[in-house]
Amino acid sequence: MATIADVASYTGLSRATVSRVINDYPHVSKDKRELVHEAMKELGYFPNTSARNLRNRRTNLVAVLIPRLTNPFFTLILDGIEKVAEENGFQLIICQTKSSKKKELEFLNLLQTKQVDGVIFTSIENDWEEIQPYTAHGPIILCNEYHHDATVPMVRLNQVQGSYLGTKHLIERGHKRLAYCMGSTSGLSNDRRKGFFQAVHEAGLEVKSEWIFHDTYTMEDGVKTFNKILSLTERPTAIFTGGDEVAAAMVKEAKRNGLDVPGEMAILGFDDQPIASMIEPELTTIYQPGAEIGGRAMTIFMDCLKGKRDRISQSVMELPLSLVIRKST
Amino acid sequence: MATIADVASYTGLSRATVSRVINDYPHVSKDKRELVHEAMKELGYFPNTSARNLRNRRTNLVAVLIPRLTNPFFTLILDGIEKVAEENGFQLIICQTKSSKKKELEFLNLLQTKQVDGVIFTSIENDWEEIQPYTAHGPIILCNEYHHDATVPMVRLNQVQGSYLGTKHLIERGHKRLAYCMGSTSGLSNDRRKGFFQAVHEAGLEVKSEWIFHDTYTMEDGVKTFNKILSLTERPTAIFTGGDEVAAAMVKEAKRNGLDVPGEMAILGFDDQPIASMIEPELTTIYQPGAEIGGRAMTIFMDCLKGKRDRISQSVMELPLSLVIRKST
DNA sequence: CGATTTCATGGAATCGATTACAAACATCAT
DNA sequence: ATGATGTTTGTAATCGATTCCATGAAATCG
Repeated sequence: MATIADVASYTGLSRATVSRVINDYPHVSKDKRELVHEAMKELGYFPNTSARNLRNRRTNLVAVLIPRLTNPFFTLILDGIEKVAEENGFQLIICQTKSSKKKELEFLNLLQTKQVDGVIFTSIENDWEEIQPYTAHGPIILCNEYHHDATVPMVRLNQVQGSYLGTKHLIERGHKRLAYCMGSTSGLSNDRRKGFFQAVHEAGLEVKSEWIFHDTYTMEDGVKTFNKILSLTERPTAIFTGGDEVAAAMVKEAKRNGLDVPGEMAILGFDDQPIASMIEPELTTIYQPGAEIGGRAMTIFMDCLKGKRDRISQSVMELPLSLVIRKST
Repeated sequence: MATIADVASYTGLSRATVSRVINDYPHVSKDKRELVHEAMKELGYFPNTSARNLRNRRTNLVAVLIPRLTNPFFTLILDGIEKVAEENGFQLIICQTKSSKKKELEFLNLLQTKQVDGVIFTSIENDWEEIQPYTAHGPIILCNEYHHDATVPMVRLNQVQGSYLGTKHLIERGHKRLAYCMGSTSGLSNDRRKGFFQAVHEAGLEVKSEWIFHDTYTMEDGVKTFNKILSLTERPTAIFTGGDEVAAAMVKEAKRNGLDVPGEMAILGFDDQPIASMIEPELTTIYQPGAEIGGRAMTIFMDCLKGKRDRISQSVMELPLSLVIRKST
């Protein structure tokens, strides 16, 4: 491979001058500039990125932590991040955490070793105190996540408002007994729960503890949970789910059991994924602007890197969720 | 940030010795080794990746070219690649081409500048002759793609066999008039078409040119195409689609029009995405082992990098597709 | 015991760029 | 003519690691 030294000796100029041409700096005469360009083409020269990174102390790489690539909502976020990254000449390194605390910390190693300029979390597994020390090594942005004591910029969706909206909708449809399915016990889940109970209490309703279900993520979880609900003696008439996959699976299972949706059981989704409008009845769900939140996070990341923005003090940007009423409620 | 020189002077040793400890080389006495480890911890030292990359002429990074992140089939491939990459200490850089020839070539720049050790294509836009020169700079693997004259390893699915299987199934169900929807005019599409017509000709059937539809990718395309099919005077009774999204949208549109699926119209999907088993009736479709093909491609990539395998001569690994019979046919 | 091999360590070159500083020269106002 | 200013170019240091080679000490061997 040709190096900058080869180009220099080929043209009879110094490496410094060649470098100036490469980086399009001023103070290089027109003829030398052209000479260098020709030589680069002639020799098949391309600047070595590792060398540049070392010298410039920049890699133009961001690590994006994501639980699973096969989760459409997260790829939507990723898509939003990618768009802004591309506009800024940044590349993304995908880090699939599979929801493992250990893996999450391993990926932060990329930051310490300066393989990436910063990190965007689309979900956090560890406590903030575990993460905090890493903020010394570069910008860390939380996207779609919130930690009360995190000293970094966060872009989040107003989950409280979103679940409040959805729950209120169920109540307005006349439902008095609501089942609630949640995922993990993350900050995000807590917010949804808050919104749910806010609406419930406002309406003066009661939610029995056996109507609350934990760790429902996948379609299989949806089927299982739905059957648990069916077997309850005092059965809820509406279900608040943590995601469209779960909701879709429940709708299907309901039909398999001869239950009318929404007549005998109303089911509310979350995310507004493509599947929501493909199944029958179409899912009423809560739209989360995934691509937008990703884009915002990446924009903030760039501002931090450029020093336009403080990266080690807390800031929160909040986007609203909206209810999409279809046929399942 | 602490450097190796800091660790060296802190311990009173040379950089060479510290480096040996970092890389776990032999010929370092036990006490010095411990001394260095303590010093590293004490100083908060982490080896700089850019410096290592420069010196080692390796980045442990692969660029993965993918049309869209929001296409579930491709994220499945990505997931398979990621798994093997992780086992080998490699990271993935995502390159979303959005099916643009120009972007695709831009991403190949990562290879020339040695930002990545190699490239995996999950889809190719440019002609092979455009890509070929880049093979000089590192391993290039085609995953789920095939180019007749490509001089690199390819891992592909037997699309001819897959579409033959699906088409034969439709014929066995008694259908005589088959509509055929294809995507682009890539090698992959050609293969599917070949399998389709093979089955059709074997059965002595005829396919009118107005039963063939191009550029059907999305759900919207599905709806549009379905309506075109409905308006035909001599209407087909079965549809071979290029993907489950298209098929799902068609099933839905059929129901909206009061047509029974599969009674009045059989619809065959492709991919076996989660949505296939969520809609009603469930889609008969062709299962493509996405994760597996990704994993295989990455394994081959590693072999090329280790020199265990020739990277600039053609080799083809072909995996079979299988028919998943459900309710839409 | 002397010769040979192995171990432990350091010095210095190297990977391939960028950039501070200096020097040579041209331009221009006074 | 003098000094100030700006342009063009080169020299050499630097970024932070790895590794070849050399050296002395210790272990092994006949």
